[in-house]
Amino acid sequence: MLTLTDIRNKRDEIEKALAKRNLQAGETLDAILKEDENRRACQSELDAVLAESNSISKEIGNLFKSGKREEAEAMKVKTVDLKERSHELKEKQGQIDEELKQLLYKLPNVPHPSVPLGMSDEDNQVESEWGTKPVLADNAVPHWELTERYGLIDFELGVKITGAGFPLYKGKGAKLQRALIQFFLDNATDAGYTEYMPPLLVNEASGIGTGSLPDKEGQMYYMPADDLYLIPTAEVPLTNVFRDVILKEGDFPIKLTGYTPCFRREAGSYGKDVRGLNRLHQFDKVEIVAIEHPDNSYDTQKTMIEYVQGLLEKLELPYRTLRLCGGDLTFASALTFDLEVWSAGQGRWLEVSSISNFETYQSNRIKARYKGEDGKTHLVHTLNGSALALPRIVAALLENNQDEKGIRIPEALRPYTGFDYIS
RNA sequence: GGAGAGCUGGCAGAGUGGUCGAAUGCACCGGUCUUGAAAACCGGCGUGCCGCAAGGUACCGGGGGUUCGAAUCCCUCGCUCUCCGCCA
Repeated sequence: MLTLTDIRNKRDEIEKALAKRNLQAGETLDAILKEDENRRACQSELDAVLAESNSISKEIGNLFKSGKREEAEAMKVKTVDLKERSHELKEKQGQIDEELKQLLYKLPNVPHPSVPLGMSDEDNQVESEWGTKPVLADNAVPHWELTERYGLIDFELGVKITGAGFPLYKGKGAKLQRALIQFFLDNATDAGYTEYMPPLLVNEASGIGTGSLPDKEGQMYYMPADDLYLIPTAEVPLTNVFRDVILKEGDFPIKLTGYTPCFRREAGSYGKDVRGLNRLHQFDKVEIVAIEHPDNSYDTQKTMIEYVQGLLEKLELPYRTLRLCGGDLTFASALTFDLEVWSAGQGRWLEVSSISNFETYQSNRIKARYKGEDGKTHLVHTLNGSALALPRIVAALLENNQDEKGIRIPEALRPYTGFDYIS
């Protein structure tokens, strides 16, 4: 969430920047400022009341000690009103804090100045394109036919065991998953990311920390018996490592990676895009996360993008890099780049990675800070990106590399798969 | 799952109703001394909020209660440890 200090100091700037998201935030901002004023007034009064009552209590103690019992008893009366008033004020302050929090939760992050104007994904800016789209034979097919033809994935069995969106990988299909995970993790650790293997279920505090909760869209699987949530991405446990942590200036950059399955209910997303591997309830992903000093976070984002681009190049997948426009930017992000691979069998681009700088939006929620050279604490910047999500990579790999003999495995992956063709 | 013990500042650990935001030790930072370092000595050393500041206020696992006053007593939730049970 945005910091109160920023809203206080840069209200108009923020309103203007949020307009890029096609959001009229003026009313909310004013409500926040007003509520903030109430909060401070309330706090000042409460502090004064408590100060008086504390000093009376101290006096009573002294009187008792020096044996002046009656005087002490008489003094107790004076605290009655103060006590009542302090209870009132505490309750009022609790309400104000809650309302303030709700208002702050409503506001998305302020877009970076470089974010282009736009309403939807159609307005995203293509930054660069790499590779050549393969020219496939006339009888080329989309991946869902290939996975069936070569016995790689059984969607029907997944339905039988669990339900739609839970594919069952078999044989070389399963091995390919394992190979990709290993390939991504090895590359990430070589690039200086420390591997973490986090829990797949998280508590409420972690969900709130990354903004996954409150889950307005009902995207997370919830286990009521234990009050836990299945993670929608490794970002949730990995970022929460730094919840309520105060780092030192010299700790940066902190770079983590982790493989996890990801669970998403995808409530409300039905239609043509859900075919095959395009959208699943459970999928595998290797995530990279960076915790950075505010001065360096945009440089770090750049290196993260280049890193993921390198992965796609090793996999010989044609891709393009998009700078997301204001209308397509996710709630918590200040600047996001999407990487899309060309899916030759479907004849369209598939989003495989989203690399975002959240600046202090997440760290303000999780209270991830560092002690600066000025001796004060400041919020860190958090970043993350997929590196990479498997299903669409698999879709493109299968489709783009199909020929009359079967499916060719890219060079870089062969040490991991142990086979160079699927036939 | 059952029984017991516990949860205090970066760590260790004292504190069982007032003078406690909290002793002491270690770690850390600054200084004196030294050619340099170590040792020794001196000083500093949690976080949030309000305030221009002085200062005030809150926090001893979370929440609630008793009391003029709670780290300390009570309730509740969470977690950790030990023993037992079950188990990959």
